Amino acid sequence: METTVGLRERKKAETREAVHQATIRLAVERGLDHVTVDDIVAAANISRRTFSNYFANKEDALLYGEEQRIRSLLRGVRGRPLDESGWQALLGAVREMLADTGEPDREWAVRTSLCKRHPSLLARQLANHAGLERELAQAIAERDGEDARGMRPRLLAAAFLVALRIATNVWIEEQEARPLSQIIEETLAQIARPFG
Amino acid sequence: METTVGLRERKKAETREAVHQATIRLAVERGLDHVTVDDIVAAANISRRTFSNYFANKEDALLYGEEQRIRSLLRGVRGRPLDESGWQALLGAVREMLADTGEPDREWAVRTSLCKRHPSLLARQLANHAGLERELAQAIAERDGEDARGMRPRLLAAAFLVALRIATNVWIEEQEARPLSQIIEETLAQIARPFG
DNA sequence: GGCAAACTTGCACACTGGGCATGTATCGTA
DNA sequence: TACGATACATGCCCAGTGTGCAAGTTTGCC
Repeated sequence: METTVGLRERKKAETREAVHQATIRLAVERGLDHVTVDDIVAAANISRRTFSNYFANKEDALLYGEEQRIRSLLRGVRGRPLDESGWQALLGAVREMLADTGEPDREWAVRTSLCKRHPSLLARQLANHAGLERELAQAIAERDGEDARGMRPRLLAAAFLVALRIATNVWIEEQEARPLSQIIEETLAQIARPFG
Repeated sequence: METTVGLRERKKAETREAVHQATIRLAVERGLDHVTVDDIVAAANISRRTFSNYFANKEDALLYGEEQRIRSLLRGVRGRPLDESGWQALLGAVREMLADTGEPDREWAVRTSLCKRHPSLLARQLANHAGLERELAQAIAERDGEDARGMRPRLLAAAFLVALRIATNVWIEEQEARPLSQIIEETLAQIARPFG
């Protein structure tokens, strides 16, 4: 998938990943607010100053994986056949993603659980979602030939993300008893149906 | 509405409001990240330490009004006649609120605009919404006689808030040309209708 | 008036984010 | 392969932040 990329780029990616992993590990062990940036850099063998070159703060370091997942989903939507409507493309992209990566890793569940306990994490995660929502609305508007500033594309994008978010929460609360893909299908079906 | 309350309580409320207003004023003047807590406490005539007794940080101070509005909406929903369904109660509460306070003040528009520019504000605002969402889901579940941990009450609450949030954004982007209440009715109608 | 509880304030301290200067690894090119 | 340019890591520094603690001060209540 990736063309051969320079050593410099690879090292950066490795460092970023190492910092991310170290942050998760420490946060799981002690809870994020008993982890300082100094702890993280010690675990990842970099200087505190370097940490700042990669992430603005520890929340970002922890949620880096989430950010990757978000970018991936967005790429998926953009890459769907152009004859699909906006909503179809959203459904297609999420199904494709679940099929590709199989059931999501426990790490994801762990990250999401951490978010529920820690307000500052939840906040940042939702902000990431908001960014995604805007991009999705844009993509949908292009597909359906509408104005991206209109309300319909935005409502579609937002409703879609709501369904994903709630499905994830349910999945985690059920201790991952059912496959996530099944729960997602349910929430997506529910939200696409009229209520009142 | 309020029973006579002690001097102490009144003073606290005044101080909190003063800090809140000072924060908004300064943030509008220079942008929130060119405002320090020291600036705020100077403007509000309190010590830096006291600031922390009221708010955890300047974002919270700025969004205090939003928090009030949220609590008010939640009270509204809880206070709706018990024969209304969850969704009806949501609609009723928001209409009641708009009718009571009339068209929302410019201050609200200003706050919301600030959020769009400043990521840390957006994050905190969305976290507040998440809190409200949980409570709304709870209230809906009670009305409709369902499990609060099931997906339907949550989807209703989330979809409702999505409609409000997007309506607000549209309203602001249109420079408040149309009444907010009208835009809200539109987004609520849209999201309650099937799509795909 | 006077005591207790609640609140404010100043101080101290660990932690954070980021600008700047300097050393070091990598890259592109001749 | 050598070398200049560039990107990156690091250390130092400093303003800003959040919070526990130990006073002082105001308010509530008898």
